[in-house]
Amino acid sequence: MAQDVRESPLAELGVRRPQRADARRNFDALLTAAREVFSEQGADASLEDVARRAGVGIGTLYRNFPTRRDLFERVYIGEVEELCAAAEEFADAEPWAALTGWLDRFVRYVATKRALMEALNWESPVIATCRAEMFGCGTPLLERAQAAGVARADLTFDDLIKMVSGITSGKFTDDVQRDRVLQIALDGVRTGR
Amino acid sequence: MAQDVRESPLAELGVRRPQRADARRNFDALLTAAREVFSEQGADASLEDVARRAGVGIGTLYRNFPTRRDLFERVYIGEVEELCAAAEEFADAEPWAALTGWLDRFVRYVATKRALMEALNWESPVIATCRAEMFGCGTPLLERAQAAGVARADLTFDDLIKMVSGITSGKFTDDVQRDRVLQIALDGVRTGR
DNA sequence: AGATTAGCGGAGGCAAGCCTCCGGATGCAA
DNA sequence: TTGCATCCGGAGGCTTGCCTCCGCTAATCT
Repeated sequence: MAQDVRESPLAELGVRRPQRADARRNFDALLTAAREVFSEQGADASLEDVARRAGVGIGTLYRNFPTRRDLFERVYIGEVEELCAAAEEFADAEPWAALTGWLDRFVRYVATKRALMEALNWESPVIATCRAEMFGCGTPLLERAQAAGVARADLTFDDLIKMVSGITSGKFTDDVQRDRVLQIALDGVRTGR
Repeated sequence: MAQDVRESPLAELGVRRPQRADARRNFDALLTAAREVFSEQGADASLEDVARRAGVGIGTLYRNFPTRRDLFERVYIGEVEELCAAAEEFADAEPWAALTGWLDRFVRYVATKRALMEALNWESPVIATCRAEMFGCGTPLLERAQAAGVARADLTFDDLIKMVSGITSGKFTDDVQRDRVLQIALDGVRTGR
């Protein structure tokens, strides 16, 4: 079969965007509001809060996202899409710089949404696909660093992700401390110097 | 003033144990139940669940621990006491082995109670004292390692705790992966080799 | 043994969030 | 412009957990 222009598999997943203009506006407002509310208050924030912040009735929220999980998933998909886009920027930097640069993005985009990822016990096809996608765009960065001999070989991408997201999920007194700690942990990953 | 036999400052804190035998039994049962329930279901588990598991009426729970916070604090104090006791076991081992050995205990005792620590925003005098106590018993282990030249000098005990507790708070596929990742991060801490 | 009183425990009022339902509004196509 | 399919939104019923209150029980003292 001919190879046509392929969208990210992520686009297929999740709740579909509605047809009518006003409905689309509300849909997007809900998504934005949900992102904010969840990252501020955690995954068990009130859905009425989300609707309120979106300037929309609670009924509208439930019509678009019948379950809390649907909303989670859609927000999560958005995060992953952004993260994957970021990976391309580092396609041709120095191997080590590329890896750490992307991890930095990873920290910014994912750390605050940790609660979200945890709430979704990663069984669902949506989460599985998202993880696969993220791994797909991040793994090459690690492999390139390993091939160049600047990252230790006995480390999977999964290990690395868990290390970084674990560390950054903690509360630090300031970003300086967080970066210092992260830096030290990454020193354990680096080889050659 | 004469120096009398000094108890740990932790003993002074928190809700006092009641007088009558049956009351003490209930008090202890509640504490045990709370420990279990919180570590299973997180910090916002139902207090009625706790009372139920302790085999005690909800009224009894509230008499002993007027607020949810009181219960948290008392449980937390217990954890820290155990952890401090563990530190003494490593008083005269090799510096690096002592440090990592204690951190291993730290992982076991604290990682699952993470939710608890987060729920208590560390302003309260109880938490402050507990942290101080824990730092007091852990810091010497790090300093000894630094003095022996096996741990990098530009690292505070606070950094270390946050790194370790962050990493271990994540979900790993198994303990093997968790220990591998932790090991690598600690390689970043180690010097001299 | 009897009195005293600390302690027990659950019924029930309250608050908050979840989700449904349906009368009314409105974008869109003809 | 008109008609209708789509969409809006919040009132309200339901569940769940919080916490108080008070009549009863039984441990402890003398």
